Amino acid sequence: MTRTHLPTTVALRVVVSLAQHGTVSSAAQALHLTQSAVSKQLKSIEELAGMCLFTRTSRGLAPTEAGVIYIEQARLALGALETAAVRLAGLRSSQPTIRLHVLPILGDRWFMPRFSRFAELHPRIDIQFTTFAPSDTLEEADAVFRFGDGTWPGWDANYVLGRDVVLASSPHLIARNGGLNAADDVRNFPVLDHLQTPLRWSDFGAACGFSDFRPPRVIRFGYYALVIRAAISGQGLALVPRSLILDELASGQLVNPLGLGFSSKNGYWLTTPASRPLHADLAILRDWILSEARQSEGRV
Amino acid sequence: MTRTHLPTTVALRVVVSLAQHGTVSSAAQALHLTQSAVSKQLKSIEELAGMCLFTRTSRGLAPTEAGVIYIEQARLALGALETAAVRLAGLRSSQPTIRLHVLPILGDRWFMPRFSRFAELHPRIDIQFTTFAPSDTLEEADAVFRFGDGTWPGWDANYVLGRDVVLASSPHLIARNGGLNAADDVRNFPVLDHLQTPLRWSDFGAACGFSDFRPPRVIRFGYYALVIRAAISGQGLALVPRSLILDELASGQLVNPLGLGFSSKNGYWLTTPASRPLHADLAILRDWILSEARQSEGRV
DNA sequence: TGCGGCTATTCCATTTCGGACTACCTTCGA
DNA sequence: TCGAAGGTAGTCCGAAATGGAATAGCCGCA
Repeated sequence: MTRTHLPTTVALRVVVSLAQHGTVSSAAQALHLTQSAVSKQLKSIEELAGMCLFTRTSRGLAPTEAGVIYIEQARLALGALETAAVRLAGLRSSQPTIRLHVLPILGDRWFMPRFSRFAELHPRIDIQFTTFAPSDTLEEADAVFRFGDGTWPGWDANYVLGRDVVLASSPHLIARNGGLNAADDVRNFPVLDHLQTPLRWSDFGAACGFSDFRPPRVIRFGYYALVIRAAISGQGLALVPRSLILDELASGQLVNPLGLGFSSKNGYWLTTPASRPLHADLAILRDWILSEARQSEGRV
Repeated sequence: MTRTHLPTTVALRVVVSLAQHGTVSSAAQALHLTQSAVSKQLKSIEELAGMCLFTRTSRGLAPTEAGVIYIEQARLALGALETAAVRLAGLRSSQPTIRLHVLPILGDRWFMPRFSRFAELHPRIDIQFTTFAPSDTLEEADAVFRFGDGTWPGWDANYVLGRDVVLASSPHLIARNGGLNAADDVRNFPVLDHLQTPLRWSDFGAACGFSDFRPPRVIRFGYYALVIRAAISGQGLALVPRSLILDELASGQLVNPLGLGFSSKNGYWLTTPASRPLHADLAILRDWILSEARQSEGRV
């Protein structure tokens, strides 16, 4: 008889974060835990599941068939919990809470690190975050980060950042591959692609005037964090919104020697339901976000 | 800024169990916890939610508006975790696991208490239970308990128990209400009804030959466990499958002085997908369940 | 008014959990 | 070929959470 032991909620977050980040260490960082803690959580949930959820590769972890199933359900479970929290926040009429839906990569790499400053500036404003909430509950949110070209019927959209897409590579990869001295050299490099935003490389090729751009190898990933990680470890060239890799560019982990890149039609936007009037606190938050974004992208 | 603290999974089970059972004590019993533990879990999750999820009445707990929302999402979350477990069990081809979906009231009051005996008899047979799994995943189960008349297209159904429906009352209620000396006296009592099986009382009226049966008061509940609990506390007469209240009838907490009742069209069935051949272990389980059920209903 | 049934709280033993540290493996470049 | 880098797993330990027993207290009711 199977003991009806349930996983912990942090184990669920661990599993999801592992899938997104591909290594125990970076998942841990995203969760504000140590590598040790995450490793143990992973072990315990795999024991509970009775099978491996991730295969250990030399570069990190990749979900197994079972892992894919588990991750999917873990997201659903976390989404339900977020939905509950959001709806309760909606009931609390006395102290209005801003319900903000964030996207994984944008939240991890740009928004959350900066948000603590906002929280200090405006300790009175209460914000409820969601990231796993199912898409049919998004209209309950007061503001939603989205990726696209800015047209979402029924929503007012403010451009945040992300249209400034740059080529990024590990310096070692460039050295190993005979250098990157002209745009045309890009053709000799393997490239990293993101399954959900697949047009990046053809857009880039067009911007560079390549008539026919066929990289020697394309490696695809399901999460942008994996693309960035793979770029850092020298697996190929990546195209990434500059604002998401400011730290890596500054530290030299990633470089863009020729300053290649292009201006994308798509970027990250902050959207608010057009039907609802904008609450004063929400306007403050929005303006702060837009101002931070201008700073990150160097638009004065 | 709202701390993104997630509730524990046991807190989720507590909330759901509280809704089903209506008191901390009986929820605790169903969860194999103490009243103290459940009370504390409730407190902690209410603090996390920032509002009361249950109103404390003199007889127990009733969900608030916020509670209803939370309970719904908690079920979804638990359902997702069950789905994950079930699907993983399906992958483990080496050691086949029987995936069995149980109904709350039947599981709590009849199946689970007896199941430990089966587990002793057949320690080799591994069973994975689900109770919250969403209905569109039921076809993944190997066997599903259902309530109805035995016709489910695509499923083979074996009658288990529950068609023997009896009148049940607290002895105090009968004493307080001038006795129950003839079937017709039933008309003087308030009755307890179950929202999901609403025809019980009209069926009963018909079986007793009442031309027009209008109880002075009808109290409705969303869970059968609440009906039984209300009956025990003397809030009204209940119609309950006899096998679900064997203990209470034996102890005198519930009585049926005139032996009233009727044979219902609907009962609990064990169903198996008609498309899949019956695994040997599953046949063992089914036969054991049917034999236990015959014993409970006194059908030799 | 006292009893039964219920919840909340306190105290305490136990367990769990997370962080620091260590061990160890693999890849990669000089 | 070796050392550095980056990764995971395991051990040890202090802190925190948790659950059970016992207790206090509340409410409805005979």
